[in-house]
Amino acid sequence: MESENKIYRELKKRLTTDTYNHGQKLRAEVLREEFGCSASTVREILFRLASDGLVHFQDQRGFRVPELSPTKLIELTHMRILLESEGAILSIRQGGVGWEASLTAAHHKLSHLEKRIHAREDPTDLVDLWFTSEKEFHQTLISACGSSTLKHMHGLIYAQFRQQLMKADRKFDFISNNIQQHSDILEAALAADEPLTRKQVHDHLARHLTGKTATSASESDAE
Amino acid sequence: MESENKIYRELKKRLTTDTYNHGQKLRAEVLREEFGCSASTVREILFRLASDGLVHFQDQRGFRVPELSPTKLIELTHMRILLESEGAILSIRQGGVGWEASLTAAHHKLSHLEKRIHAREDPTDLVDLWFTSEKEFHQTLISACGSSTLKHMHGLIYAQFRQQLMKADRKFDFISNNIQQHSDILEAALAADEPLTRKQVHDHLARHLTGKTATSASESDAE
DNA sequence: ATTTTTTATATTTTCGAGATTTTTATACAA
DNA sequence: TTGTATAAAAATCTCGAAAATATAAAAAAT
Repeated sequence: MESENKIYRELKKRLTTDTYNHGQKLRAEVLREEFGCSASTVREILFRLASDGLVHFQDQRGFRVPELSPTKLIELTHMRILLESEGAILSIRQGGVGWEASLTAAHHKLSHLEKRIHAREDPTDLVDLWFTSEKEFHQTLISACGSSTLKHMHGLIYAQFRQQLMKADRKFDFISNNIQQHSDILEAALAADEPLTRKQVHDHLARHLTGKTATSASESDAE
Repeated sequence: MESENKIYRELKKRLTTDTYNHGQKLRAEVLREEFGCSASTVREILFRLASDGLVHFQDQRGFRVPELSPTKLIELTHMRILLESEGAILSIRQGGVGWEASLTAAHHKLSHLEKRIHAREDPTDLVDLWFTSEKEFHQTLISACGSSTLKHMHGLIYAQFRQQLMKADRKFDFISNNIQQHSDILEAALAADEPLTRKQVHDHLARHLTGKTATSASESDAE
């Protein structure tokens, strides 16, 4: 079971970065071989990921990576705005200095990285690191909200959001705005300005509410 | 697999009504026998329910009904307020007459039932029906929000909320307030008064935010 | 040439048994 | 009595193979 958790995490990572393609089939037999375990074990893990919304399951037809869906992305963005606003505001009220410090730290790391990426010609090798840092910043933002339920829900939504963007977001043509927006969120949060924090979180995510996100044409359809 | 879904739904129903006790062990062997399938099949289903938050899983120690937790109930209530307020407001904006009609209908059913229960000495045989109607009313409230993601999240939260209250809420000493509160929600929603709807949803659920809910002393601990 | 039926192949689903781990019971020592 | 060590019992976990179902390919019919 310890190994089962390892496989779960590895698969989750793959499903939220660009290892697989949207709509790609996930054959138990292939994964079984790759991870060196039985098909039933893989099946168990895939069911768990299906409940997380990261895998699509269909009766007698196995498991697939969910299709790219502009509608779904909008819904997920909406949920992120709702949950992160609420979580941030609760954190402002209850977080204290410790929270402010960790948020500042998370922002510093992210900001530093974003500047490095911005300066580069080809930022490919920094992209994975950026995904980690960006996730950490947003998690820290709501970390002091006092509700593990809210944090768990946000974790589910965030992972699905990332999955939708796993191909598109690797272009980084949006990065200049992002640097400013992350700063704006930090500033509003440290100032304990609740309405402004809400607004900055919204504005940061707003570009995903239009349905016009670059979709990076899905090459291979099936398999 | 059709049968697997049947078992899943049956177990979910049991876990959100008072069939089992909080903290009770769910032995695969027992359920296997009862449902006439293999232990692995039961295991799969229990994992799914664990992802839904309705079953607690621990490595090498099997599955249990989650413990009664006042903290958890408060967090779930908080999430319900957040999601139902948002869902109701979006439904007000986008629902139209069709939604208003179905909400009125759902309320009528619920209201009728609540009055019957209120008039009775022993409402035991109406309790399950009440749970169904109450759930339907709250689902209808957010049904026109336009986001299946929000509705799905609400479904997860609502089920866990019910599970926490599955023993306590069968007493029905709260019913008089409930009748009025459901009416208040309906009225605010039909008037398209967004801030008032938010308030009425909050007030309806507020009694679960105190941590003082009657817990109906857990009789048998282990099993 | 297109559709339908049949056949063959590949994938998914279920199952029960053996290996591993936890839990319970018993014996012994402090 | 309390605590630790050992042994027996019960439960969980993993696995590979058989059964059920879907998909693909080939043959027959329209």
